[in-house]
Amino acid sequence: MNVYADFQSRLAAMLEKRVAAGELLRDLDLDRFVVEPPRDAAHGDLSTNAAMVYAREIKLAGSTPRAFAESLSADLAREPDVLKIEVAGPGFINIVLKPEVYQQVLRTILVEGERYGAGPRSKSGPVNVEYVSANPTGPMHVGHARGAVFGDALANLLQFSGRDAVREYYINDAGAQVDVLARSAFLRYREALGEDVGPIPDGLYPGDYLKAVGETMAREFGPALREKPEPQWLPLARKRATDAMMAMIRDDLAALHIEHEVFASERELTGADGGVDRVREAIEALRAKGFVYEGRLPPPKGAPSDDWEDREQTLFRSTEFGDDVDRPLIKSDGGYTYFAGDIAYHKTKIDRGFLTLVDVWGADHGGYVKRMQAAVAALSDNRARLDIRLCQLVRLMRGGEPVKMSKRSGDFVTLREVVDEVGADAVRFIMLMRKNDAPLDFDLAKVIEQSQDNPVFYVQYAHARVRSVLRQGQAAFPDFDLAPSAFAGADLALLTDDGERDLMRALAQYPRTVLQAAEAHEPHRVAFFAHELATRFHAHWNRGKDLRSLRFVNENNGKLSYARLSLVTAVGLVLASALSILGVSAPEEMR
RNA sequence: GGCUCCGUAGCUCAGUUGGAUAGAGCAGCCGCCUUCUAAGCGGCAGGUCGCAGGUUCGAGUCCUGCCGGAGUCGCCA
Repeated sequence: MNVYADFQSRLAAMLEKRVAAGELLRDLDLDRFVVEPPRDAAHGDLSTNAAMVYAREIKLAGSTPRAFAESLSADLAREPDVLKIEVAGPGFINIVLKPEVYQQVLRTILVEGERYGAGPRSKSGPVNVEYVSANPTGPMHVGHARGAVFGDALANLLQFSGRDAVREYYINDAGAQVDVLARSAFLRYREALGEDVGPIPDGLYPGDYLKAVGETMAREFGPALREKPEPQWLPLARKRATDAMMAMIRDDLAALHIEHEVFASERELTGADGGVDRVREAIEALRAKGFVYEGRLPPPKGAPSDDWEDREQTLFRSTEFGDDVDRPLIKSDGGYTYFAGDIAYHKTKIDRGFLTLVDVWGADHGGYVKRMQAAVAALSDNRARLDIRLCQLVRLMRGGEPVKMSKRSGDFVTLREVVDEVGADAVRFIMLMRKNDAPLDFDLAKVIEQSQDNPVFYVQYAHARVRSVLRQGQAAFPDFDLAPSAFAGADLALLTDDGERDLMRALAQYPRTVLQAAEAHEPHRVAFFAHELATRFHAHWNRGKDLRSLRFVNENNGKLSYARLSLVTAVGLVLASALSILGVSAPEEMR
């Protein structure tokens, strides 16, 4: 039940009738107006700009927005659930609803439970959400966490809003750096065989996490590989090292409650190990459409680069789709560029039937957005839409001081360390409280603080407080059935206090918030909603300190207590629902 | 130099896809605990929404140009 969407369609019907009656132009775009909660509660429960957005059409029909608003209000006033209506300013229509509407909202929440606000199954088809996609060359560090949490919450949000969402991870296991990884693992293999390898040379990965790979290889091969030439052991070491790294990364992600359904290997797409060369197929598909050619690029402008070599190469005509220059697909050594592999990967998404694609990248990849969108447009003949969400950097702090992250390898802070220290809930919620394209300070000291400075705690506490109140209510009235569905018999008309109304208004906005957050691909809106609802709940709870009569549980008034406990239950259900979209737990108590 | 993102209270950030008098939290000041967990709540004060134009009934939001910051700029991923 979405009050705003409900009135939106009723108004649309009224406008259509006027069009049919010849009062307005024929092809009126009925999506242009909105019905929204006014910023100022004094303006009522609903507000619409319908009379103003069609000002031009209204003028043509010989009226004014204000007069048109008056006339629309007359129609709206006849709606059974409208209590009061008035035209304000240049033509806003403000609607005050009968209390029964909010009582109905409450009943809906109690019946639907955590499904309240969830969208009906969408007809827009499945969404593909690709996120994390970190190189399999070591453990995840905190920088990866933001995109990981963002992508995961976005997928949750899309699913809640009715889309099918598939979570994918693209494994960058084809480039030179995985060869470096393999050599690093081979060194650890020799070490595991008892050889003194000394300090790890520059250019190899020094992390201890490769020791286990070396030991596994020593057990598997014994000394057999040691004297072989590199071309013989490299593929073996690469396979074992990348497999081990992916297992480690999946473990790190699991600690954040993140699980992908599809892992796509770049190396597999290139056909390097004998499979079909999907990259070549993708390039040929683009060539067939006329978007691939052999040509030369102008040298980069600005800072002159020493190693610029003018040469003819295979180029994708991304400028056709708004990119600045065309982009190379084949490197000078004959291998595919990263971009070429990514094109092939995105082609598999399109081939699998996805027309809505979301990629979550670090902000340092911002320069690749246009070419990737160009490739998706070219591959799908403009049918697929690729939204790329860039996540800004995370600055790790402790008590206001930046945590030093030396470039010296092995000295970075791993994701696992942070999760072990502050917990998955804190990491997830903080990362989601900020818009993804704004930088974020993550303070290790603050996020475990139990105070209102810490939004994780604040929101979880609101939920715990709900549960506590319900326990108190049960203690005071042992006969009460506090199962959500049992509240059908509660007399909700008893909920007349401003604070209670305020809470119900907030609850009524949840479906709208979720819908908008899903459409905008902005899970942080759900986090802000949860925080806002928590604020209202804490505020109302506190009024019960001054005025005993406002407390949820009144020992000498069972009917009233029961009605209020139904409201408390609804608040708890919606908080739990929002938290579950964010992937954060809703605790029973905070101790 | 090109492109992308950002610029809102002293600080950290929201801002309902163009709506009404721009909102929270922190920090500051003033109040509220014989408690449904004060791990909280209320109040006061705080603003040329970077600057200048433009679009229209209406701009923090859209367009153009500047200023300032971050990222990025063929063969890294």
